[in-house]
Amino acid sequence: MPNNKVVTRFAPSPTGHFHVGGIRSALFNFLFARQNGGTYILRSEDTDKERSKKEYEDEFLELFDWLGLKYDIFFRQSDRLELHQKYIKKMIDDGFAYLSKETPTEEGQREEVIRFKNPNKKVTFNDLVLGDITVDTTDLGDFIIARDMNEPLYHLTVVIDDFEMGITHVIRGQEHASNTPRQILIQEAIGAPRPIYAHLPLILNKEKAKLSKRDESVPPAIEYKKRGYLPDALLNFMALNGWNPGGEQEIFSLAELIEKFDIAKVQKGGGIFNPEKLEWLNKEHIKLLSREEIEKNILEWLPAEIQNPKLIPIIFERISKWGDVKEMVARGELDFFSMRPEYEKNKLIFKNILPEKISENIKQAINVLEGLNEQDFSQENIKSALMSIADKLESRGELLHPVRFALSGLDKSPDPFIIAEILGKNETLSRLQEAI
RNA sequence: GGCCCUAUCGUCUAACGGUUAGGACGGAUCCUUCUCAAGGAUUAAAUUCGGGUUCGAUUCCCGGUAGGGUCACCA
Repeated sequence: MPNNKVVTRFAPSPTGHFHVGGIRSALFNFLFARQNGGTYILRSEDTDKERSKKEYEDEFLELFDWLGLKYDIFFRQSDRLELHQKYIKKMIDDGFAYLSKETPTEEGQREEVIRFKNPNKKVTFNDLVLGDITVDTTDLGDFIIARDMNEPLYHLTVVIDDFEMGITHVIRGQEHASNTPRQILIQEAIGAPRPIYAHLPLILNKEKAKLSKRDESVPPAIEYKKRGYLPDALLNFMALNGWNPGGEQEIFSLAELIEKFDIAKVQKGGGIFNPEKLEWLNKEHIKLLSREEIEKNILEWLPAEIQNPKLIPIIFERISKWGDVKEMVARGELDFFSMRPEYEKNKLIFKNILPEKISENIKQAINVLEGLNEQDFSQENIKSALMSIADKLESRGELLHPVRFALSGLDKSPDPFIIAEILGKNETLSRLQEAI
């Protein structure tokens, strides 16, 4: 029995900020390996010495660590130069490649490069997503596989490394579909078996173009960590772009994805990245967290001065990701908690009710609230106390608006009952007193 | 432009030739409500076009159209 264990790989190049489209490629390679009890390899394609940067590699390493997409093995292509050289030499010896004299047209170009001797034939390969694809490689010409013995190029290193690492399934973005025939040609030249291919549909921006490293509309992947999204939500979201298990379930944990992922159900056409759906999905995943986890996270994202558990309920309802906590603070929505609101008097007026009447209402509110003990000063009790007055009025707003405004100083805010509870009896009464 | 790929609501998608073409996000309306948020209910919205094949095409075939990818001494 031959060794038929599944081996997949994800091979980003550290030449720029890693973008979200790559998350899905990595995820699908990960899922496929895991559900088949196989191996998932992460390979940094850093053969471009000029453009490759350590910081970019660190960035995607940090990203995968955060996402929980654990790889079994990590490689850098630059560490494998000797191996690549061995194959270049062999290909030249065998007549599959040759040294070619060139006339440089751009700066940095060599006068001699190593080209692949194209057999000029039609190549047909089967793709798990796209089906059979046939391409006449004559159009490709004798393409360059290395600048020199020390600088092998992409198509060559991919084929050598995939072969040497025993990659059984190449799952990657559809932009590589048209690269595949020339890689197959190289495989045949070095006697490597052909892996099984699956080319994933592209993830598009709003303009329906491929997501790129310099795309403004969709930020670099690591931004999603910085903005406080949940790894599982991001993964869930990415998985559902281009794939669907068939039912109507929308929320999946990583474990469920591993169980249900089916490469045969991967879509052929590209899909647009939809930020609103991500927001929704992230909120749904937050709701799945325990109360303790939610409280811990909200508190952590709050400035130290107002890290108070009392604020959690009103924050929780208003965020879809942890980073929104910071935005609430930035918008001043929580200012009422740490400082007395300043406002113009007439803001207390509800519709065209007379100021005297408003004052009278607030006085009544103070009276009834004074009847509550410190320890009974809860949202529920405050509500029933206040409502007993408000319900007798023409409109509840005649009381509720001025009370809420006196406490928060905000046009839009949580209801007065919860705010009063958060502020406590003394502060609440004092702010109401001031309003009068 | 050559080659390759794709085509269901605005978006992500379901429907292994027969469905009132389903779900989700977003939108709208209503309820709840002093406001915001959250929640509940309801609702609008799609098979790119033209030919075939078939009793019957979203589904299969051909063509048009549209969109995308790729054609580096990048990956």
